[in-house]
Amino acid sequence: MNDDNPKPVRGRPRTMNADTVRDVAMDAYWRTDPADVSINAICQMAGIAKPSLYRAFGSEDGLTRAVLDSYADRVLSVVFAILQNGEGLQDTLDALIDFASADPRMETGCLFYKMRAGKHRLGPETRARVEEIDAMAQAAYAAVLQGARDAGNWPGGLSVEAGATYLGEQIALAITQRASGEDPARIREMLTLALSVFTRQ
Amino acid sequence: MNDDNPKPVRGRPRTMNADTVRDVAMDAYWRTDPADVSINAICQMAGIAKPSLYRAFGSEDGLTRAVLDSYADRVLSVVFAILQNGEGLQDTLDALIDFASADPRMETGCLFYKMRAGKHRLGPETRARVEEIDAMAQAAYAAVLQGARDAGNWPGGLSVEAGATYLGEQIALAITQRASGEDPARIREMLTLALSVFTRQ
DNA sequence: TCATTTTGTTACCAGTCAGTATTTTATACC
DNA sequence: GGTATAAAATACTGACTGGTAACAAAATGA
Repeated sequence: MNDDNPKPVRGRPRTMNADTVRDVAMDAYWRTDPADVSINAICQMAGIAKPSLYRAFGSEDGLTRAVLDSYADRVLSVVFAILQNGEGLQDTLDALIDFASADPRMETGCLFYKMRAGKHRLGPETRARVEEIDAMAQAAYAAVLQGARDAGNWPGGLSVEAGATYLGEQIALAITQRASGEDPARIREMLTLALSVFTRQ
Repeated sequence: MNDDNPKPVRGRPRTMNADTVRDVAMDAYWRTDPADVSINAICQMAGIAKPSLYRAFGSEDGLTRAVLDSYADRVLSVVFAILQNGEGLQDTLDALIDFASADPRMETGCLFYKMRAGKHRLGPETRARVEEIDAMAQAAYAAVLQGARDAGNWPGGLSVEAGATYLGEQIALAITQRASGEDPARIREMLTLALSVFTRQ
């Protein structure tokens, strides 16, 4: 993705690494909340001047959008992999429970859910990307549940779509509770309870 | 609570009604989000000058605290009444489901949950009150579940405390979804599903 | 009439925000 | 050397934030 074989061009050589700045921003957004981290603070943390950031990302929306793209590549892909590679419903749900309630990456919550919760504060590009990812996740959850339904184990009177929304929101709730410092063991207990509705005999 | 028999005192008579200003602020906070409503905007909406507001409430923290107190009196009391007056577990859960998924007062969400979600942005007084109310709610939920447990219908292997947290968070999730424009019928479906774990035979 | 008290009004404070114009610096090309 | 080019650094803009000082207005009490 990055040209790390920089054939020399005219002009002052660049000292700022956009990927590094993006990662600094992601870390700050992720640890606290995107709404609580200013461009000024990111520049200070990254040791760069503001115009350099604006040259690389164009606007705050451009930065948050780049951060979200990278976050999707590096973190959300794990969830999509679980959904696509799980062996059966119970196995998939167990993997999701493990990830949400125990994975150290979710210790300070999920940056995507934080962005989604404050969606109205985001710029248009980032907001559109949030909605796109949300739709992808809903589809992935629905695919898993449709598979279970086809296999014959499905609670009566529940639509796959509603089940997918329910599943996604329960995961979001569990991870958001991680961010607020709730005891992981209790989070696991509650998430297991919430998802038991899919597998009661 | 208010002295509406104002025996004349010295000084210029007051034209500002603090209760009205508080209600204007509550409405604005409730419709959108406390973090998105500035003191300046409230003054403009209420048609008063900033020093008048500060004379009445002392600080932004004082105002949000007064708003939360009033909200607890006028709205949260409904939930506590449901919890205290419900006839049996299923009846109580049904009433909670009705309130969360259909009551028009929750159409733009719950101000308390909005404050709790942005707790770190609140002043110390308001934050303390949020935590106090949260503890009261947890206790009220636990009392209902303890009653059901004493009556003999209780799912195996679940502590009352964890059940109470689960119940509270499911209500919060449902109401937060109301604020984000989710279809009330689907919210009801999902909340019913989530709370069915308490009453499966 | 005149001082006292309490309110409302105006204009301001310092700080922060996202974003940018301007200048300085470091390189490549000739 | 000199020139073109692109990046970095500094300093700024205008808007907004919570909060307040200074003053004007409206009442009471003497």
